[in-house]
Amino acid sequence: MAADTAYRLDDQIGYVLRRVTQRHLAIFAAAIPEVTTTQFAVLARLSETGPESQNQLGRAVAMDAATIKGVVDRLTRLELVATAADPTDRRRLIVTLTPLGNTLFTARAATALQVSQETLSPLSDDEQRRLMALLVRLT
Amino acid sequence: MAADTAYRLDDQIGYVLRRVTQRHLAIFAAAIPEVTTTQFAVLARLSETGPESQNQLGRAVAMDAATIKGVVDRLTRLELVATAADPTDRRRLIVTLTPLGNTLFTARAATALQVSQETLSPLSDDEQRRLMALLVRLT
DNA sequence: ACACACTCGTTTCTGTGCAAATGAATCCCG
DNA sequence: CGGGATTCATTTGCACAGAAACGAGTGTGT
Repeated sequence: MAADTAYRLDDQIGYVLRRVTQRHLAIFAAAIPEVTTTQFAVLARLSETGPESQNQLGRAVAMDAATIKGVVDRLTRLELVATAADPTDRRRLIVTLTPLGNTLFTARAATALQVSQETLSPLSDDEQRRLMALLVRLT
Repeated sequence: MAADTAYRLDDQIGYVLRRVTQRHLAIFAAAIPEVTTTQFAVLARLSETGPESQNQLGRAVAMDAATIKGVVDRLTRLELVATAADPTDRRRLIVTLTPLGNTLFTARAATALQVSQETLSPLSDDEQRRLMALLVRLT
């Protein structure tokens, strides 16, 4: 068959995405050992939007109900977030940033930006912008 | 503080990577329900290079020893690969594609290429090439 | 007022993914 | 040839990530 239709693993978008993600996770873990990327995303979102119900929060950070529950549980154990019942809707569990969580996020936000920068550092500023613009369209 | 240094989750490369990966995984799972992306990567590599020791194979698909073991275990259970002791090095476990595994990979390779295409479909051919070229440099 | 649909949170199951520790086997250097 | 350094596979522990099923609560239409 034609060589240009052969399946070459190294050329597949999924495989490349996985490897880039691995590198990014390693950079993040080295710079911010207190929490994972996923946990930090939750802290960031709570900081942006304020308290939210658990499921709402999950949708706001692209995690399904089962995943966000685990993340919130671990953040609760770390005392970075707290949960409380919603008085107006007894199904809802409101998730709030604790003072400790707020302090950690504030203290680490600049480092987190540097992590993003380091991940992108093999590219020029212009290339970084182009990459991000292309990637966002694949969302 | 300067607004251009604010931490916006949606602008972070790690978050965008995660969401693009989610979309890709969903497309793959719908098209090729028999195996996961990770498992398919192992089949592809074995098909490219022939039998390899478990750890060698892991390095060839960017999985650490613990991860490749789990993937090989599940592929073995599915009878898509088989393992055998290396006669020349008793530490080694040689992993081989079974006839069933080879048949599955051959039958699904074209579909897998379509999955990559569909993931990239929001972009023009030219943009797709540029994105891949940029991403590979972040590996 | 009542039934039905929907949402919310939870649990279980399967499958990655990495760190660290372990024991067995092999390699290499002096 | 002997012993320390490496490599190999395994195990354990933790952290996502989605699918499916569930009970409890809420909302809607008639």
